[in-house]
Amino acid sequence: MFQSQLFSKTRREDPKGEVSQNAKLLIRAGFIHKEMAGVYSYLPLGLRVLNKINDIIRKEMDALGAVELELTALQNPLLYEKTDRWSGDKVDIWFKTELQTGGELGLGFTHEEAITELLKNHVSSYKDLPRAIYQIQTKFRNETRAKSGILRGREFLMKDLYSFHVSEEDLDNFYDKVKGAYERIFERIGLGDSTYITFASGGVFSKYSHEFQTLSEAGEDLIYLSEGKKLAVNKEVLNDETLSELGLSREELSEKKSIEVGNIFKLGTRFSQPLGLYFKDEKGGSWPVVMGCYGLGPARIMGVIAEIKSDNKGLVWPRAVAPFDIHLVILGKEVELSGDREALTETAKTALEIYEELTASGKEVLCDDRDLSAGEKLADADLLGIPFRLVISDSAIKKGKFELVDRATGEIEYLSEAELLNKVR
RNA sequence: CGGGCCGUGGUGUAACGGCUAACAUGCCUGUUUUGGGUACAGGUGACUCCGGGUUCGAAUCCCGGCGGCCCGACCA
Repeated sequence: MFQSQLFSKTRREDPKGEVSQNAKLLIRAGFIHKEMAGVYSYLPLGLRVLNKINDIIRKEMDALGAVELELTALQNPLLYEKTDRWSGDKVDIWFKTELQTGGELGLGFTHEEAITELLKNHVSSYKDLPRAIYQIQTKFRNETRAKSGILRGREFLMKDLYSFHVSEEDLDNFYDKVKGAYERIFERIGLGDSTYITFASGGVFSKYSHEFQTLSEAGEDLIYLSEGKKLAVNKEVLNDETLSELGLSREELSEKKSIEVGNIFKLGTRFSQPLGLYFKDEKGGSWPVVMGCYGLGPARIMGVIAEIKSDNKGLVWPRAVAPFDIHLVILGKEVELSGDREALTETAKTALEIYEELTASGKEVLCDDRDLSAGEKLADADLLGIPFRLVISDSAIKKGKFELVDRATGEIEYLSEAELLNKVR
């Protein structure tokens, strides 16, 4: 893609009032636009990052044998009355709206009810189980205080996976598989080093749930981390009983601020029972389906990356989620790329050729073809944070070399065309 | 929801109760420059968040809204 196609412009100054790093950088670089507090639009660059994250999540979900669907955002109050989650006393984050013809609707903050109700049409026998179903969809939560850029919004993207089983054993088994899938997801995304499985409060059905917490000063949670065991305990369940059950001692734990990027939860029959999702066993007995739910926040993950993988010049995207692989920056006058190719300057011609070759080899390249000064283009490249910057300039061409700069390390390599193509392939 | 700070051209800021609301940046024209936001000249752009009030006079003071950020509470 050519940068002249992008409508988003970078900003020189931090947006007014914003303190959080993710809001400052993502807005300055033109990845997101704040519509209202806690409500953000994703511009082309930001959307590409989000889609990269979603693709990684999808691959791991599919590997679990899960299938994707998309449920509705509008929710039927009757279902939530059955599970006692419609009343404002029980759930205070509802966005509720109404029909012109009378009657209320809710904007989904989660989808246990909807998917459980749906499955009643498709599950009636032990032969129909187990099932794993997920979606990546917008959730609405009427937070009393949206904060920290895209880390805590009122409208945000969420991946929610639900699993359905004949027994607790089968749920436990699947639950552990999801745990592994989540670890691989954070590894692939580039947050593996700083993300920890954390014991958190469980609910009626199980003693603990598991959170995936990424260490960050921008986080809202306090966890107690054992680096050696790669394990943490959320402050909410930190007590002697928990520690002895997990075989941890207070001495080995250090207190850290972190942000919850994922949460997996055993639901048991909390939803299947009140909503009536039952299956028949081999002997004709009727039992409520045993369920689990597994959440992941792609938008929040993007925000966390912006928080912890950035420097004073701008964003620094991990390769797997970067909006592009290579930022091809053309320096020098006459960078016009359109028109008769034979009439182009040598720099422009070279740039176009290498762009085409890289693109043909499967690389995603953002080509800065804008007619701006060198300093401006380089500063923008730093701000956007694409992993590799390939500089094409008159002086470099005279030397017969391409300059490749690693955004994260600042390391510079001078390569011939053959070396360059070989390297990125 | 309690508390604090704040609301001025597209963006970031300034302005004692008193001149035509200033500066930077952006944008437009021209010349210039082309490896770190180049320089110069000219130009464009604001009912100072909304509604009331005080005053001869309000961006400025007072009241009420609305909105933003932060701290706390909350977070299926």
